[in-house]
Amino acid sequence: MLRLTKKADYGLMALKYLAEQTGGSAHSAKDIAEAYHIPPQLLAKILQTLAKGGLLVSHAGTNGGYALAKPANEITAFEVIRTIDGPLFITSCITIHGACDLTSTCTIKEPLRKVNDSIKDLLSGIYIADLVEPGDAERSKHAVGGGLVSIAL
Amino acid sequence: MLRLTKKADYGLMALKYLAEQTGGSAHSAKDIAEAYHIPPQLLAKILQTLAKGGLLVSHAGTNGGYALAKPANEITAFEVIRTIDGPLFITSCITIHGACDLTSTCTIKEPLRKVNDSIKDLLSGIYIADLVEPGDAERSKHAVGGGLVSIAL
DNA sequence: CATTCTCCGACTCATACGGTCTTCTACAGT
DNA sequence: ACTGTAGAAGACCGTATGAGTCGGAGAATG
Ligand code: SF4
Ligand code: SF4
Repeated sequence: MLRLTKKADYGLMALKYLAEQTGGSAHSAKDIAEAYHIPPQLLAKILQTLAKGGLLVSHAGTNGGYALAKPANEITAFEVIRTIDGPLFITSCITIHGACDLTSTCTIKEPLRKVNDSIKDLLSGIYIADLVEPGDAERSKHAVGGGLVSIAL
Repeated sequence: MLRLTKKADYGLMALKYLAEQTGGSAHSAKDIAEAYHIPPQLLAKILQTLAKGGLLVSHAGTNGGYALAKPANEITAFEVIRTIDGPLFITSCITIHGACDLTSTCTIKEPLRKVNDSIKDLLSGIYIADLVEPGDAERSKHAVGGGLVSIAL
């Protein structure tokens, strides 16, 4: 349940890698793939998707590669996941309204929507910058509601 | 992303239905299926799983059916989902340690585990009883941390 | 005892994720 | 301008697993 795809997983790793390399210059997909031992071609595809989504900037040719399009502390995990896996959410009815033919009779639609929003807020409070340093507090100032996500049905 | 299976979805609906019927007597899978227009056989299977997981008690034979094994305010959404969809979580590495062969090189494992726990706590704070009445506060006393889930990497 | 009702486990089908391959385009340095 | 490198883009396949279906076992009633 609630499994997030491996593509998104790899995507986050790549983002983190790029965030660590403050050198500024671009890093090739191959480099990142080798650093973490993930299938190079697959990661290339993921990076393409991220570039198309505006989270990365690509630079072709010799010494080319990818670089972050925005500072690491302005990219949320939610953006990354949504860009890679698409905007689909925990229930079929939330994004595509006609997906579930029970929308009329269903009674748990609204509560689940709340849960959905809570998770979304949770992910939106996590930034790439939070991943690079395993340090604790301080950065959480970004987090929604001061790092607390309320769940009230 | 983060899609929760339709089975779990249906399962929650069925649980809610049973919670509403305070009559105490058992209700057949067919009845519930007809009430919500979901495939009867599929729902039967879901209820079987829930019964096996100890959330429901089944009663075969004429006038048989299913009933809640515990009071509605003691069954969490998390239990339901875990029972139906299995204990799998957002990343492959959390439950089955050998699932991802990058566990050694992966650097985002720990942060994601935190996220995972947060979602788990979030779901654990939701009870079946919370679904039947669309009312607001008061029941949230059950919720973990007073309805607030903290996310701190 | 027989019939009817319901649960139960095993089974099939479809989707889509994970991963790979091939081709084309763009840039850097010579 | 030429060449080698690296990215972009699309098609392609195998498999995992989700969604849905089927026939049989078992229990209660009469
Ligand atoms: S059953 Fe209800 S909550 Fe689930 S997808 Fe359909 S309308 Fe949404
Ligand atoms: S080890 Fe890292 S890459 Fe592998 S499943 Fe866990 S978080 Fe994802």
